[in-house]
Amino acid sequence: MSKSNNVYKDAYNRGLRLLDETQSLPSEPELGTLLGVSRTTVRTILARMEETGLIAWNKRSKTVLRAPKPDDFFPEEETDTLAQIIERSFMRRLLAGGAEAGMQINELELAREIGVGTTSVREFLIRFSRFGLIEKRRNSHWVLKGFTRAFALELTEIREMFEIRSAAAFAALPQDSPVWADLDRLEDEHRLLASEIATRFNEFSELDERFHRLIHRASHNRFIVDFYDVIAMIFHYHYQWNKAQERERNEVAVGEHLAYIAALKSRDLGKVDAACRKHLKSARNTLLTSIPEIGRIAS
Amino acid sequence: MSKSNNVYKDAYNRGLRLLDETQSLPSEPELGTLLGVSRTTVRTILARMEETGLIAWNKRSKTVLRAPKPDDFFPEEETDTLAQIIERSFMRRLLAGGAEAGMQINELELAREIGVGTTSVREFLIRFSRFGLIEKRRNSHWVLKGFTRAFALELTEIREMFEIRSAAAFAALPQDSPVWADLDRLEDEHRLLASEIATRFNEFSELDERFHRLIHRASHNRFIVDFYDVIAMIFHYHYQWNKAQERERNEVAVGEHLAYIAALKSRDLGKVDAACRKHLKSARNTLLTSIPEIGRIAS
DNA sequence: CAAATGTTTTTTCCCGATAAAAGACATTAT
DNA sequence: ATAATGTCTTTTATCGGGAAAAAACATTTG
Repeated sequence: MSKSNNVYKDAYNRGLRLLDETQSLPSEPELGTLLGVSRTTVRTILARMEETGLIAWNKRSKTVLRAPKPDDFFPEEETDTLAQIIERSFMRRLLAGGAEAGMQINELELAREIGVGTTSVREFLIRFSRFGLIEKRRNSHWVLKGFTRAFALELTEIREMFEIRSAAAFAALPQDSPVWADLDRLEDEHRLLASEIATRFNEFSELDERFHRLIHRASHNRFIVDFYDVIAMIFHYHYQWNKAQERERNEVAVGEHLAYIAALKSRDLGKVDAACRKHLKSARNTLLTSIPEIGRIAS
Repeated sequence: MSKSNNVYKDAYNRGLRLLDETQSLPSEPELGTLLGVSRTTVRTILARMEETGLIAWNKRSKTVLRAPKPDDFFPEEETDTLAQIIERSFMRRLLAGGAEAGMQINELELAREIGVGTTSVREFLIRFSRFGLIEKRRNSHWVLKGFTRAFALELTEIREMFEIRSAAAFAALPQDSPVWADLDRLEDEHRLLASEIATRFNEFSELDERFHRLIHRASHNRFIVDFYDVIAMIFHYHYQWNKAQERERNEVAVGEHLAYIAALKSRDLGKVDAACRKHLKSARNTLLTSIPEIGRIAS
């Protein structure tokens, strides 16, 4: 079997959406950049589009013959990367209870259960190890360190150090830096979301990530920027399993973001620091309350 | 070929050193913990020791017959992990000039050149990526980011944040914490090294790492502790290729460490902060001067 | 009967092979 | 002559297999 053609399938699906917009497709290299794949894959896509009667393809002319129907698309689950499949599977097991700290992780068993080769599982675990949730015993198994309160505290400690520093760097950026325009755009999106929070509260998570990444990027430090991957990953799954008071939480967070944005725009370092800390504190609390731990002291 | 028996060979060599000390070896499980390998490997080792007439082995009795000779040992290069071999090879290419930023890294070529399978190279690159020196293009090659001045500055920025915080946490540790004894021991080793610096200056690097790791551990934050791996790795190779004024540099550093240790023992946060910053500043300068970059402004 | 040894099973580590995807080179069209 | 298409080559992603090492189970020994 060796390799699934999910890159092709995913690009094909995205390619189908282009058909709605034009009567004829652009050149192969252009399509390649548009879809983020090589020409080889573009040609495979075009070949199938021709086969299913979506386009007439002759050299440079790629005329759209009909609009795509729902069943022209490949099923979503066939467009996932193996890495995504393994990650989801792994996180489900991790969060579906019974995943106590100290538990050992078995590559072979995981691979069999997910139905993939051991190599992919190994690679996943190596990549995943940087999240600080698992640890390798040399020549032996991995050990689960557990999604504990300690983990959340260690994670947020770093996050706070990094973000406070990034926010300060952000505020110190010159007026002509393009980030200010990005910030304006994000502010608009926040206002829009705030006004429709009742129905769109679940879109906050994605906006949240974009906002914080913008700030972290101002640090111009790859380690800080990269660390946001850890945060994003944890919060991503956190949002998935802890839906309690999601609307209220997000509403509060949007408000905090707007205050934070205003502080940044004021370029007053004191205000920035205060707004940033306030938001990070409530983000930390949200995360902490989602981790039930025996004998935990209320904060 | 599939898997080399370097674990066995390395443990065997270490096992040989035990023969000098006693007339009879302990039980198999005990040897296992001692050498950090499983009983299976212990038994393979014992079998060979018996074969080469080093011991007489009968069930529980493992009598030493003779002292090991130099050629009883396996050659050093056969005791390395594949990961170590790849790392060394990779770093050599990286530092042996001609490794400019933006250059692309070819898994297959690397594997062929080192004489290993692609899987091992892939796994190495994934693990190595956390050092911030390479980056993956999805479904494509890795890109070298280069050991640049910017890299060194980003690295040291984080190091300074983390270590200053760790040092403060260290100083705040209760008197009965075992770390104070560890610190005393390290202090003695520093004094000893200082007195024999003329001949033993090259032993500093190892002492340096132990000292800083002890401090970082006081943070009780896995991300801080783990980050020291990045620093250690960079400094390790840095020491290998930049021998200019090594003795002087190390002599200065030992002095700074002693002042730093004294500050920690005083438990005066102001002093700790000052000593820590002073040392980190000179460590940064040492690193920076080793990175020749065109158009660089003298600091 | 607890701890060691003896034996068997399972897992990790690593390679080679293969399809998907990318990339390079050759040819053609505007 | 530039940019596209057509074709061929190389590289990446992934699997299955096999030896090394670990771990589990069974038996013996003090």
